[in-house]
Amino acid sequence: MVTIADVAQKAGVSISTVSYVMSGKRAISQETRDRVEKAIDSLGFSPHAGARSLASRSTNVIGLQAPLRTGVDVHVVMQVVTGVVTQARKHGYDILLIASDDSKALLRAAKGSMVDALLVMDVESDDPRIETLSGLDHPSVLIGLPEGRRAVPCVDFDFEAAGWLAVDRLVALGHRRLALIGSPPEVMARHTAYADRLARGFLAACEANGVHGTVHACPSSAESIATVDAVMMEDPGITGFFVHNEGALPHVATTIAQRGRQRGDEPAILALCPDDVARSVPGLADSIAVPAEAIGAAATDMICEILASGAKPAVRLLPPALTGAAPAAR
Amino acid sequence: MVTIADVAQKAGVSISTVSYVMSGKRAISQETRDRVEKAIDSLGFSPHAGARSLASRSTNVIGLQAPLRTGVDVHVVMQVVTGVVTQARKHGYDILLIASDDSKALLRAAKGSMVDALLVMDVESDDPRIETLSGLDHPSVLIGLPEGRRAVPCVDFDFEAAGWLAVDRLVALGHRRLALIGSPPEVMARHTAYADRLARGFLAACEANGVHGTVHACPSSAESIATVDAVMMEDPGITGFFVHNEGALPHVATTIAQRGRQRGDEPAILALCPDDVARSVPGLADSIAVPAEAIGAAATDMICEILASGAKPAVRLLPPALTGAAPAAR
DNA sequence: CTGAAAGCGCTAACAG
DNA sequence: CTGTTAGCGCTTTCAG
Repeated sequence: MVTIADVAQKAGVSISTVSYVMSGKRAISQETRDRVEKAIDSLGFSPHAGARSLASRSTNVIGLQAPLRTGVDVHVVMQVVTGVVTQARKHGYDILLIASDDSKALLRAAKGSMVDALLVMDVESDDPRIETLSGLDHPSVLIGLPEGRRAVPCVDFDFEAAGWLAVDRLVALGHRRLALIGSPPEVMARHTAYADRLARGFLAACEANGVHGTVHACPSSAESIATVDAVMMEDPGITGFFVHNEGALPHVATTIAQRGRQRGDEPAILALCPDDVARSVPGLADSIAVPAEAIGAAATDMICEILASGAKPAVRLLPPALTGAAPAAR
Repeated sequence: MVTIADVAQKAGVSISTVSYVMSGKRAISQETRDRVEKAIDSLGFSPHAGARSLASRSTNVIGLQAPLRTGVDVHVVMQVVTGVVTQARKHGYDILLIASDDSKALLRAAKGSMVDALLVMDVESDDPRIETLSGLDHPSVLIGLPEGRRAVPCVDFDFEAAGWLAVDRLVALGHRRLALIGSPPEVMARHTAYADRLARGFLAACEANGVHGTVHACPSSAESIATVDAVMMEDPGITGFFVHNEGALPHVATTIAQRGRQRGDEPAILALCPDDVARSVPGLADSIAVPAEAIGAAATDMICEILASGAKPAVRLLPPALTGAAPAAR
């Protein structure tokens, strides 16, 4: 292994000079800088991360607790993670993946000085990890927006506003009875924050618009078909559908279109999902995009800012927007 | 921050004793062990990862290079990653996520002593990273099976055998003209190792069985419908379909069934995908499971074994098996 | 503008 | 069975 001492020797300078060349924390004459840099890459030197973190008391690693179980919207999770990792590298940070979804795993990473900060996904409305996080001296950011006291900064998509936007859109298209086909029952039951907020926005907007609206949990498998059938049977007047369930989307879209054809009306389907997912479903007129990668990037920016400048905790919600989905083939 | 010295003082022992209590690397009397352990958790001590890695020259971290872009089979990637992370924790390792898919990112992690070993996913048949890896003094395992010299140990699903199994099954069901509806064109073009091997096994098995077989790239979006239509138009005699494309699966299954109904025969669809994905598609009779999580776990076991005992590089392929998919709802 | 040297917190000889 | 101590490779005062 090549160490900073090797570099110093080769460049004919002291160890500290090499260190300062790398960190830029003090002025170095162009001449020595050149010599040191040449030595560094002729030797292929890269500083030992552990030694660095021991001496500097910072790791340049961010811990990311991501829900890797299937059942959640896989594409969304992937894209958020991608956003996080990509943006983190831009800020000079690496990502330690934390898979178990409990407080203990967070504590382990923080107290073992494995990370400088924590990013936590898949937050529930009343999440026990929030207390853990606020007791830590590592900064953290939630990807999600829980209820209650804002002890920890949050970044998320504005699901509540998305509910409003969807209703406004469906109403503008002339629909007066709407249904939100939402997350799987497990997700609803856990009161995952986004599901709660979406439903709240949707229902409030229905009321404000004076239209009828109902919210339905929906399995993300093929069983979703039965759910939609049941909804359409029970209230045949429903013609406006707002679907927030990635796994069910293709089945649901097909079913709704088919049933609509059978009874001779033209139901509208508005989906809430990443753009590329929407594009892959045939027959979707338009959708509201979940900017998953942007969410990950924004959360990362926030935590890096806190790390860099001790910025104040805050809440940041990315606004929803309608997207005309490209016409699916055929 | 609480250090090992604090623990030693509180327990009335030397710091090396504390260290040895934690590592178990030398005999400790029950009495002192108890005292030390009590001190450790009354103080809430956890050793500083960086200090540890500096002194011990090992990080207890494994770098995982995963393809986070969408387009690959998202569920499969997720499950492999889950398998890796979960199994790694069992062996006492954490996972550093490496998102950029080049050699440079691998070098950075290895040469910066951020990881003890590397796990690399999404391997191409002739992958430049292999040379990088074999030049490193960190051990590594590929999740995937490239062609050629086996310079680096590999773990993968036996896609070639899966090709054979699928053909045998479809032939046993009485089909004589088969089509493999495979990965998206980009994946095929890149010669992603698994796509190549699956096609090879499929075609060889067709020949051995004396049946007709063709291989088709297929977009994973709704455009897949057009692909299937084209295949069925061109050769109306094809009744056996083997589908290896998670994104396209629901559309393809629907289309094939529908076209079959139109022309009055009963095409068979055999899917190659994770079990839960198969179960979520209505009308799939049976499938071959891609044991994604097991692959991740197996790769992790292998790298940990190499790390622990300097075991020899090897190739390990998980065998395919038919699964009767649970009857989808409705 | 540059060097010398004191740690950072831990592991692993070495010495009893 | 336990303690002492010399580093591990780097950052950062302190001193020129």
